[in-house]
Amino acid sequence: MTLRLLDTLSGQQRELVPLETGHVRIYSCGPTVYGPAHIGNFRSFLFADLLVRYLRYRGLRVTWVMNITDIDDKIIRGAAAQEITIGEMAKHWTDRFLADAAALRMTPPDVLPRATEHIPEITTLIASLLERDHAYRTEDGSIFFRIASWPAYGRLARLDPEQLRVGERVEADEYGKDDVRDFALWKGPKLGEPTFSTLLGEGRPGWHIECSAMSMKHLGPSFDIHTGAVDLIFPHHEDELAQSEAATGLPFVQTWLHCAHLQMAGSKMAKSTGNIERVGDLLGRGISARALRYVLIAVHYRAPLNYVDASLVAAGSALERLDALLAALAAYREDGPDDSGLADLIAGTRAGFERALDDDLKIAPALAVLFDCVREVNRRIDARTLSTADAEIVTSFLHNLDRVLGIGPDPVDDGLTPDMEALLEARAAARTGRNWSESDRLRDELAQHGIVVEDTRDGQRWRRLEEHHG
RNA sequence: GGCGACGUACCCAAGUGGUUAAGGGGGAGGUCUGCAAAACCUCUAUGCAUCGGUUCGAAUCCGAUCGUCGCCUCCA
Repeated sequence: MTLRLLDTLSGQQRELVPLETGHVRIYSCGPTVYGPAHIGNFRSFLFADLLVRYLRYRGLRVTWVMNITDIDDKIIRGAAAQEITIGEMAKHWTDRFLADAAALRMTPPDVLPRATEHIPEITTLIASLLERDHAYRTEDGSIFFRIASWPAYGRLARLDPEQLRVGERVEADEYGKDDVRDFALWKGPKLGEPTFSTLLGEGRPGWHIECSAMSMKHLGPSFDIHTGAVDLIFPHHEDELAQSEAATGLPFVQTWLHCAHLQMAGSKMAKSTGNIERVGDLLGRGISARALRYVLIAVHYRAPLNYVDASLVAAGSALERLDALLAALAAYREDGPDDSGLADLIAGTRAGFERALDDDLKIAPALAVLFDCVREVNRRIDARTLSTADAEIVTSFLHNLDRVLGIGPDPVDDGLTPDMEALLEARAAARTGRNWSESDRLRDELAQHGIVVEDTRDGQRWRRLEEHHG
């Protein structure tokens, strides 16, 4: 196991050595459930998914925690506007998020903690910050982190705290903060806002503190990997890092991973600008979820991903290439001897695939190796050098790689209706009788039902045609 | 203004000092096929934003210029 990852904090690639032998603990910043996540959000979740899948493929135990932020300003405002509770609003969009995630084959995280279910952990953490004088109360019952008490502040984002531009987006002091750069750990009660009665008094948690409290609750005070998109580096992760280490005195995270943004029409996809494409909308337009997943994971996580509609079509075609190979292997029958070169081909492909992903999850060379293997196997199918047993070996090898990628065809795809089975049988019979016009007619009819029929040396072969276009 | 990422073919995208610049998509031609489809074969960047420099050798290192994007307390 020699996975190397580029850590945001050190700026260096570092080898993953789990704090607990054989067990990798990962925390990913998840969605704030005030509306539907867009495909840019899912890029950051799916890059974490790829990491988790790869570690498990490599035989490591992984505990993956992804938070659900179910209380914040936007949820409160949105719920008020719709005259529902924040709980109802959060439930609705959490369900939607989980449905989209499942469609995109995101591995279900082991824990999906909610902020509102961790108020005791949050307040205990804040209390210890108060105790250590890293935090202070203001008159309205709010509690702020004192940046001046933490010299390392700004290291993650490589920002000089002195240089933060006051006035542009740093609000002038409305709560009586000691320093305008100090951030809220706890927000005092306000009319019309939900509050919790706690050992700190009335109020609700700030944004950053929930991730510190929930990650440490479920993974311990020090864990291996923390993921998110680059826009979370500052202030969210900077604040998390400061308050966590200030509270425990222990190193918080071994490796910070941040993915670049997905761009559309030349700029960052963001809910605030409306420059967005949602998973549900795309699937509703008939886009294949597999193709969308492929598009979202096929570019290295630290490179900007430029989303264009054409990339879905290209991804769909690439997937059909894989599907066609698997269908050919499933139908392949040859009594000859085993292919003497197959073991080397598989070993070389596996080695290349792992070498690429070990290097900071370089997905592009991994896919290149996979498609090289696809071409080579197709050659051997054409040349009939594989045995029937070889075909099964290749199939299970490809399925094994797909544990990492998650782009293979749906396993239970044999739901042929009796009508379709009858059409296939009729066509096979027509071909046996060399009745070409009838067999061509049946091929067209099957195509209209989304079933592609191909004639091969191994007989008539069929597979489903997925919709990849909008 | 500060910090950072990036610019490779028609599109997406690897490669970061040394054989013919991966892979996917698209396009052209061919083989196979009753016809198709799929598959396979051949072709599709003497050149990597531009200009200089270092070097025996540069897409890769250095400098400058042009352009794109992001962060600098809403953010995946």
